Amino acid sequence: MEEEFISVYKCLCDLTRLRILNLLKQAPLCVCHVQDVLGEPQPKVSKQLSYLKRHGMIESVRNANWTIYRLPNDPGPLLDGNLKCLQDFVFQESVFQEDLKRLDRIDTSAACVPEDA
Amino acid sequence: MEEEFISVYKCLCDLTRLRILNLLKQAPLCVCHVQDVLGEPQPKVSKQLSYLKRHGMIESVRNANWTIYRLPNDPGPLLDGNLKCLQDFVFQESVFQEDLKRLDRIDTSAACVPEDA
DNA sequence: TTGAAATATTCACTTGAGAGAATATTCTCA
DNA sequence: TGAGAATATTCTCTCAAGTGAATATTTCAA
Repeated sequence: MEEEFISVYKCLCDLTRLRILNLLKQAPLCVCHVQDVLGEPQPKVSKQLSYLKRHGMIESVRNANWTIYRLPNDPGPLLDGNLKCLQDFVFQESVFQEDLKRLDRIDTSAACVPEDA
Repeated sequence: MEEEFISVYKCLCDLTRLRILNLLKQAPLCVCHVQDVLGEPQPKVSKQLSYLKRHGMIESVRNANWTIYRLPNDPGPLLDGNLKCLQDFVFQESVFQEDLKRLDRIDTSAACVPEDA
């Protein structure tokens, strides 16, 4: 059981992963949108999404050609608590704010955007 | 600046370091007491204390033969927030509770215990 | 000044994981 | 079925960092 929170903190010590979590806190997203917002190469984004999923921080659903990633509907208290903590202290940083601005400009009518939140 | 919180999370993803922080949250401690409570080899404890210090998570003061480590008097909001988060979700785990019990049994009249908290 | 206690550092080894480039897989639709 | 889009994986390289064992350093006290 000790491994669980170690695992959570490992997920939080990479900037790319933090940026991803910041985005997914807003809405479920497909890989290409995450990629667009972050401006990072596709394999890099995909690998970090895999990493987060492998450690139980996010979930994924295949939607036709796209894979939609999202925060779990019921995140455990540890993940939930840490996300709130991030919200308060970390996600205020400009990197994350800039990401959110770019996220707003994304075409949400694109085919890959899931109907249900 | 992004490096700062990455650094904090890196400090939190090792069990030994978490155990140390849990102890230092109670009181400043010398290396030998930390070592006694954790039951880990001295070089391992010393190295993780160095790691935490190097990353600004803790401070140290030399007191005669001993080095006293403690949380900073004024931890930044990030560290402070995370310590509270740890308190709520992580430090409840039995590993940490057992550590606290062992800490209580430590001879606080030993020479290495600093006068001022 | 020499020994012993407390702490710190070094060494050799191993592993996890990040990066970029290339390639593989999956899925849809013409 | 075959092309193309979206995503995933593999490969190679590099580096941070964990471990145990050994050793060095610092400090006090006799």
